[in-house]
Amino acid sequence: MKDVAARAGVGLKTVSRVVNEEPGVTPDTVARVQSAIDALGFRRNDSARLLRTRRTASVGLVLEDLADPFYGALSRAVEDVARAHGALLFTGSSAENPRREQELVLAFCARRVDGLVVVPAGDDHRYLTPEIDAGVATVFVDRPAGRIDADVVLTDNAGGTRTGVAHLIAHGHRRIGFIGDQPGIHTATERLRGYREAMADAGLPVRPEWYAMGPTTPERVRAALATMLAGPEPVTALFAGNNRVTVTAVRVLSGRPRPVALVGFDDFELADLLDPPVTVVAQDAPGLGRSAAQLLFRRLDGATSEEASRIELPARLIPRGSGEIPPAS
Amino acid sequence: MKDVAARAGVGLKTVSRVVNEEPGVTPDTVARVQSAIDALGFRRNDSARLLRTRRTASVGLVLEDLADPFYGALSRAVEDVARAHGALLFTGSSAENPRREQELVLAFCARRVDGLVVVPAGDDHRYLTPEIDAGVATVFVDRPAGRIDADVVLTDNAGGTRTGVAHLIAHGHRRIGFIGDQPGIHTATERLRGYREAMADAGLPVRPEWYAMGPTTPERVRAALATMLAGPEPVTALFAGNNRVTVTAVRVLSGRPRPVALVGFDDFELADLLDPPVTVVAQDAPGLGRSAAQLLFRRLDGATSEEASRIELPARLIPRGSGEIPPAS
DNA sequence: CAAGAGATGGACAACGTTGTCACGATCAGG
DNA sequence: CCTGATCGTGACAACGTTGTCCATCTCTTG
Repeated sequence: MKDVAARAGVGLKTVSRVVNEEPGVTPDTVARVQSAIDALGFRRNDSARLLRTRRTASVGLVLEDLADPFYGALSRAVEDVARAHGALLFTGSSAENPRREQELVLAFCARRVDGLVVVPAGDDHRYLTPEIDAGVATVFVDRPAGRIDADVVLTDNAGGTRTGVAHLIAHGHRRIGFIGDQPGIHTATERLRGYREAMADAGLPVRPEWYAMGPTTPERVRAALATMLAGPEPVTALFAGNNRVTVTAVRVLSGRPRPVALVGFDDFELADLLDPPVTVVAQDAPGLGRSAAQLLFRRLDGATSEEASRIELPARLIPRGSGEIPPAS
Repeated sequence: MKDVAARAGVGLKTVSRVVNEEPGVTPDTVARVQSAIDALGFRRNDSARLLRTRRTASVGLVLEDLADPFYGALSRAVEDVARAHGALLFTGSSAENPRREQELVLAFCARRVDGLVVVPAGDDHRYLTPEIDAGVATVFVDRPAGRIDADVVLTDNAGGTRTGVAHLIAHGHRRIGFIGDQPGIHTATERLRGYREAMADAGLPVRPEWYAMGPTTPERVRAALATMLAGPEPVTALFAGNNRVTVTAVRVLSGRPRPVALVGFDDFELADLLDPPVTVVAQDAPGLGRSAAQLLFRRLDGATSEEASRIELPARLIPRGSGEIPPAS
């Protein structure tokens, strides 16, 4: 910039004015500066600019895994909102590791991002208190923050599951299984709660061998499924607590003579092409990202409603076939 | 930092030394400074730091769409390599729009990223010359840069397609169709070339109604497929030039009485669960990202082999069933 | 005990911008 | 022709770090 000023024979500040399109510069001067800029291939250094203005026009996004389509869609939505506000996006994957989540968040804070969107991996976010106090707007998404009070955007996990299980009940099922993720994960326990509530609402019992929580590896899912199909009162339908469970369940069930109804939480591509097409309770991944980002920018734009808000997005049942199979009596 | 220095009763530079773990500070002083840091919740401002050191420890990634699983996997690989080198990642989606690509790239440059990984949307990247000259390491991935000489990491699109088509020929097919994306897209023309070469290698003719290039919307794919299945010499097999084509083809073909063999370029989740399971030529998305990022950091670490390198990764045939269907004579 | 070496700490400028303010020129009104 | 307002412009400090260089202090050694 100094060079540009020298070449155009003007002061530093005048170049700054031209670059920022501030008013109060003669068209003649603008032209002279502009041509100097072009000649030198000058590009404003935003790092320095933002050091001065104390706004970095960037937000940090921490999620579990960028390669997961669910988070990919969420990221894209956050990015779109950020772009609309002229901000750039830092992304990082925590790989479900609390320490990595914290490292990423603090690295973003050291870069002085204006705001953070975080899919929590850990369950204690008190380390964020000083940052939030220092003015870093923070919104949690998909799962609530741990041990601090903060903005959060969630899917209605319990409600969605209730809907899905009620759908099975409406199709005549009485013995329904549930396979979910590890109890430490908020979404997993919420879905289990929804399952229990739906069963209770219909006055149906839940036998302990009908539900299983734990790492959703194919082997464990397979084992859990075998257990609930084997007993004296085998289930006639299964609610799968997430994508991976659903897919494994499809594989296992397709090899069985007696059909078992299936509803899965979370939609996935080609679910309609499988045999039978898979009924799911779909989350709105872009909606989560969009809401979180919008909330973030509302905060940044000064909406200091001190209250932490909690937004819950509905999950939608998409009947496709597998959930409408009647009980094999 | 000033505050920390004051509170600890030491000089500014000493605090800096402690923060950067530079040697030459008494353990006693370190402790005093450290406790002042903790008390004040101080966090180093990397923007300022990097303004001084002229390295931002960040790289920019521009791709087509973060929500596309292929690019999601690629991003994740780039991120992992970046993390290993202590760098953070800016991401942006061009949405296949050259202007947006340029905006993103220049915004990243204004932030003074150390390097760029770009999946080109446009076909003219001369606008990048000043930046590259200014020292921004740049690697293109998935498609080559337009009108400039730069590092690039590609999939062997032609070779992969040749393999896939040859696979169909080996299973007895003589009349094979090809549906690809718009001719403006580099990968699309390369795949078409591979198709032609494989047919020529086997001494087979290619009739004009057997191949189609254009936007890969379901309607167009459906129409193209109808054409090549209708004529006096209908194809007995199809090579699908990308994911979307493959999926649409599965839908259309599953409704037909006479089986048509199918091989698709690019793998996708659940391909093995469809009926029949889909044979594909799989790209290595993480490999592309990893190679590109490694190349980038090799450049950054001073490996100034002036030559632009061109890395081509193989595509792998994964037989699953649909590609092994014999011709319905 | 003097002098040199090594350890430790701090003052100051610099990185590339922008905000503040003051300066000189121009202009309208009296 | 003077006054005061308005406009265009530039000098300078500041943002929060780090690199350079010098000062001091404490040993060790002859």
